Amino acid sequence: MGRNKLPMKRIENNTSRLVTFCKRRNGLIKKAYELSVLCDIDIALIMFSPSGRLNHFSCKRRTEDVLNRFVNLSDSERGRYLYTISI
Amino acid sequence: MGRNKLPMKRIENNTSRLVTFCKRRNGLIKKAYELSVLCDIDIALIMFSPSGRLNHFSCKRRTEDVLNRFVNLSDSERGRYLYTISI
DNA sequence: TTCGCTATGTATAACAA
DNA sequence: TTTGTTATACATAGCGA
Repeated sequence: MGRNKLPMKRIENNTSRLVTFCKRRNGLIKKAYELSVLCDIDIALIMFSPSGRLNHFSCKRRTEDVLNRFVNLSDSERGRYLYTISI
Repeated sequence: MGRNKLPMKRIENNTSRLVTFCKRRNGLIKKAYELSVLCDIDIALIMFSPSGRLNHFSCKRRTEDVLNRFVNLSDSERGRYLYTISI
């Protein structure tokens, strides 16, 4: 998106990485909010910023409550992983 | 986005709501993945589908590990809430 | 629930501040 | 770290299957 296409890898320039984080985080939260409202669902989103600070977002319920809903599921119910990407 | 602009409220038609969930969930996961890679950060995303099924996603670490990182923060550190929208 | 198509609405990269 | 501007790249609504 934007003026150029960004290669999908870590942005090495510190300033650029922080600016991109700031903007994309806001975009991601907006999308999460829209999905929650349009589809009437619980969402929790947890992010640790490049500087290590926590950023979290939730809709309809508190983040902690959504997490509890997650934690209280059995392993089999929790098994529906979409992706787990480890680098 | 798309052919028409959607009003920001619950989609009442059941089929439409499920189709929209399916598509936007995939888009949200893609965005979360990109943010994690570009900015080199931990992310966890938890969603309960309209049918009540869990969908979760994480990058770099397992969802459970990101949640633990969240849970282990003190209240003050956790205080940086961006938004909490209760309906 | 998911996939393909495609007209349109959005998000965002680069730059400046 | 966040905001504004603007040219582009992307996401997605509606429809058919």
